Amino acid sequence: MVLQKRLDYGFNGYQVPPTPRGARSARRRGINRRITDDSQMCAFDLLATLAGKLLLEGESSPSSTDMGSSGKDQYEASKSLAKEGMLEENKHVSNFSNQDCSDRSFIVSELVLQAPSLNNCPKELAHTQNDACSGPTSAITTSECSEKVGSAERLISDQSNFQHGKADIELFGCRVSPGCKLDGEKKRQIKVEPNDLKLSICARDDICNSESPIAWDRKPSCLVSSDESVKSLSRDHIPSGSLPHNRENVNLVTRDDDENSSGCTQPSTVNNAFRPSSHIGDRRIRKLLASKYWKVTPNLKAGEHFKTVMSSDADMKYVHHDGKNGFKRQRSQRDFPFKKRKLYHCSSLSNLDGDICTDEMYNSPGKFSNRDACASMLPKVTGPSISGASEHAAFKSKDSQVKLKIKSFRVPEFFIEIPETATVGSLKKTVMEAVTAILSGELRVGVLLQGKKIRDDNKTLLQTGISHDNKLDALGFTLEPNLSQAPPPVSLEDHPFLLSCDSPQPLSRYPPTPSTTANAAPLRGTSDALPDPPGTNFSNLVESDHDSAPSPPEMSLEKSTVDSRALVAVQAMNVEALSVVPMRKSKRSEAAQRRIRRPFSVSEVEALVQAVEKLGTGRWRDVKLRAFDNAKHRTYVDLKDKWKTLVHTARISPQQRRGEPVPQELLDRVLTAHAYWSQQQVKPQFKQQSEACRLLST
DNA sequence: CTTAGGG
DNA sequence: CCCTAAG
Repeated sequence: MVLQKRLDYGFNGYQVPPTPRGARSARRRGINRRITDDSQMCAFDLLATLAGKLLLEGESSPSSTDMGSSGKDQYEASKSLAKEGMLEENKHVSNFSNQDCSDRSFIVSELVLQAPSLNNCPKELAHTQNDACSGPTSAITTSECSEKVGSAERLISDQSNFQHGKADIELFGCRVSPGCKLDGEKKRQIKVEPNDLKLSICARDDICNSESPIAWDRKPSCLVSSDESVKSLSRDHIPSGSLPHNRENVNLVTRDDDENSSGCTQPSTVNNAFRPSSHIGDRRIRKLLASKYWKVTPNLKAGEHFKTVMSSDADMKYVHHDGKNGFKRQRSQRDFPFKKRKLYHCSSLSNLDGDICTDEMYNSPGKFSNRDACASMLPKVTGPSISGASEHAAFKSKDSQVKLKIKSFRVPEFFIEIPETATVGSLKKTVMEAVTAILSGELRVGVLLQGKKIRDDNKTLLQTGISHDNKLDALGFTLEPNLSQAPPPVSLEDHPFLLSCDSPQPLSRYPPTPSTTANAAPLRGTSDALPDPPGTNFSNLVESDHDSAPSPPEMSLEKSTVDSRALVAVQAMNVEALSVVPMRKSKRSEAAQRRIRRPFSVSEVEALVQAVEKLGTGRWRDVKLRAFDNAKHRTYVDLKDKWKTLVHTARISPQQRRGEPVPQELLDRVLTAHAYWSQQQVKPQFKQQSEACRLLST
């Protein structure tokens, strides 16, 4: 009887299971080709724009004739920026002259970019990017930039205590921070971090001079630049005359290292220099977006050099597994976009300790997706918004009162992943949900002083040094999720910056470029290559993952249409919030959200049945490849589960069935096939025999 | 990573 | 659908 049954099946086309795993490896990964995170693109774009802006400012003598059209735009933007800055400066000229006396002219001495390529940014990025972030981003950047710069300058100017040359202010992503410990010289440093859009201005007090305000205004440059701009920037000397008021140094450096801002001057790390981070949470790292930000640092030398260096953040502490692991992970995730995502743990926060310039903002790796970035950044332009970065300024008034101004808080970084097919509305909704989730959680304020979190609430400002003139500028505030309910991250202590959430992101890193003058040339040379090293990542990032699943080949057009509808449905809502804590509290919101439910259509069921009839019930991966290779959202586990439910459905009475009715014919086939393969499984020993019989009968 | 099952 | 133990 049994034998007969088997034979029948054999004749009907059932095929004996091929060697279980033979040749599997070859086909393997069919599902794993995936790709990228577009999110990075945005960041890059942003950076590029920002950089371009800064450079423009720096280099921009109106005379420069060969500015590309894009260059012009930027130039214009920079002009406005400069204007703003000038105004601000003028207001506070007295302060500067009196106390700072330093050179007003800032020169972009070093520009390190982590962004894949500023060089080609305008065009190549445009191609690669599939999302529309670039536009908005740049716009935002511009305004933000100007705004920030202006603010920063103002703040600096306002600082009566500026003599120390330190100012640390953050505005919506712009931060003017006290000089990092560069050479121990006092400097004012401007850091531009694309991701966060932070600006820090470091000026050397020693060099300072007077009256003119910081001079971003003048150098037009396009970071975007290509070698050219870089080149021009990298000239060792810039005519002092060109720079108003002798502003000597302004270095743009990517924040390679969170730990040492000093790294700015000399990125020593190399590509492979990713430092293993202490965080273990990294394993979850998937998106790499690295934060690429630019940092402006003072020149080592007294201001004559104007060089631009591009590099990636070598020092970012985010651990990044080698590209392989990270990507692998990423890829797999992308394959199944809706796979549940786990929350990162706070512990994974990058440790920024030691960096004077650090602030919570640095923590955030640029791992957000571009879309988010765009979404979150827009608000900044228009006005204070939750999405903005935090900004604060501190002043000490004469009367021992410490006055602080907090313009806004930055919402902990979070990431959103949303299919390309999602509507803008859904994107908005998603962002809103994420923000709401974060804010709805209990938050507490954290106080950072020179990058260090002040934990003792009982200390007085005086005791903590907040009232000290030289420290006000290093004061920072953060919004932190209240950890009370969350499992205490072990490493919490080590990571002052809770806001930035955690996870070390895989950052694409570029070889740190030497910032010294001498290195400038080499730098340029490599600039072209820069985009690539991480390139792998980069290119990968470009790809978007949309899940829309093409209907299985077997499906008829009609069916496919139907399917497409179902498949394309709402894939959004997959928000990944990095800030762990908030997520926990906000329960449902985004992070580990369950994949959206996508009922199998009849055509899918048919395809599944057909595949199972052919391959059996123990080879789901093959079934997937065979019938659902194009349906990215259907994992082999899904198929297996569906089969399980189909079998169950087939066994119950039609009245008990729910959902889209499956043709009885299919259910019958399900039962038949299931019975057949079950037997195959139970009596493998007959397999050969049956096959032999089949052959013979044939 | 795949399977197989339980939840 | 998710999660996990086993391979």
